[in-house]
Amino acid sequence: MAADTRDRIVFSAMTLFATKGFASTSIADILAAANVNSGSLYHFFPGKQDVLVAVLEAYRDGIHPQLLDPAWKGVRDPIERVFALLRHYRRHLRTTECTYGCPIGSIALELHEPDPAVRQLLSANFKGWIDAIEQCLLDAGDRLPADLDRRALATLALSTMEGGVMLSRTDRTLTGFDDAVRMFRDYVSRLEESVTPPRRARRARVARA
Amino acid sequence: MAADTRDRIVFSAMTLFATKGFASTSIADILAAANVNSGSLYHFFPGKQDVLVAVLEAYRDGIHPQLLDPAWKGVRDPIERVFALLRHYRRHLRTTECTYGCPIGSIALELHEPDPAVRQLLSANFKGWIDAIEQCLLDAGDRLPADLDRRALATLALSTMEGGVMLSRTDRTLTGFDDAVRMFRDYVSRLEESVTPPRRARRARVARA
DNA sequence: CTGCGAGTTGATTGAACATTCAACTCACTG
DNA sequence: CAGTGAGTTGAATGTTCAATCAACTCGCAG
Repeated sequence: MAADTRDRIVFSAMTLFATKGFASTSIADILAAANVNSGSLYHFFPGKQDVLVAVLEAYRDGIHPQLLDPAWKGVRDPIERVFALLRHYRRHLRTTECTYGCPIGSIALELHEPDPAVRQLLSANFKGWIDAIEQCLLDAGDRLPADLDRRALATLALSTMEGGVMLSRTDRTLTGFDDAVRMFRDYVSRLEESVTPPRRARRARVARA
Repeated sequence: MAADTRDRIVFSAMTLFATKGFASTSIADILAAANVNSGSLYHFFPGKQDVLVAVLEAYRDGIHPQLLDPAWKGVRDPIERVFALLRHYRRHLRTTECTYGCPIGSIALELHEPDPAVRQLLSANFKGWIDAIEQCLLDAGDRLPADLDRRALATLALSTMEGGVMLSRTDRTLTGFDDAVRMFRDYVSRLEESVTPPRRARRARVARA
């Protein structure tokens, strides 16, 4: 029962924080969702903040099984994996009517003076994401220019996603997300083409009006 | 005194919401900052939410005098204006130790179930930003490919900024923002070069490792 | 079978907070 | 100068919420 209770708390908090945000989620909400009494929660966690820490640790440690493996199912091409991941977020937006986007991003902007532990974990989560995409871009080898800063490109991928999610959640339309991703894809295509001189078009051009 | 009091409330709330977020700013905070009593605030605003509405209206109506005019001071070139605006946000990050980024973005991600008036105003604020950048890109005329979707590129500019701000605020470092913007700039350079066949390099290349 | 303690229960506490309100000020009008 | 009402005052109200705590359960070690 012990580990089970703790897990239920973390899982419920994960869902609630993603849905309602951290501040707007009350301990009572978590208790109800996890079917737990307040004393049990405070047996495992000194306070609400520490629940958040556990949630962020779970995201950080679960990036492969929870995020990347599903997003990359059946996709082997390293560059396609970048866009498969973006498609994964698009699916989330679509199935939640543009309500639920990136839980880490929401929390990152919601907390204005986060305590160090929380900030570091947010940082670690972003780092994990960027690391994974950077690895894809490194795996793409000479399909991309040799002198390309692949970590910076991975950072732009994250920005594209987070910015697109922000826009789409606000407009309740996918167009903001789609526009941003389409242009990012055009950029990557151009990078690819710049290394393979354009014999014919290597891939259907996507980003034009 | 009447309009003055209202303005002081809106101005104080604007600062506080940007600094501490909406939920974490109490009415008492606003009252203290504006030097006003609660009754006065509730004389002008039915509730806290309506203060937020007034703040978002102020941002929307102030985009030119408050944001674009300062950012574009001395910059006439339409494409350079895009990057001048991004530099403006960078300056904000730098002067606040990567604490204060884009107030609209913070609020947009903080509120998970915003009431319609608030959501529409957030949308209008993003739209104003994208409109302004789209106009720059239209003003760039044939320096960019004729078939380029300039609104989509403006959307990517916004995403780059918002995503970069999110990263930099989290890491308390400018590198995330800088990396994202540097790659975006490389993309725009390549778009320019694709229309002017590369006689020599038109502008010093920037984005390589 | 005893005793320990990890885990659980849920009522209680106290603080923070948005909002209300009745009384007050005072510039302006008729 | 009496009357009106927009604007102001700040104490009071009621609610929400994180956190506490003393009492309880129960598996297990000795």
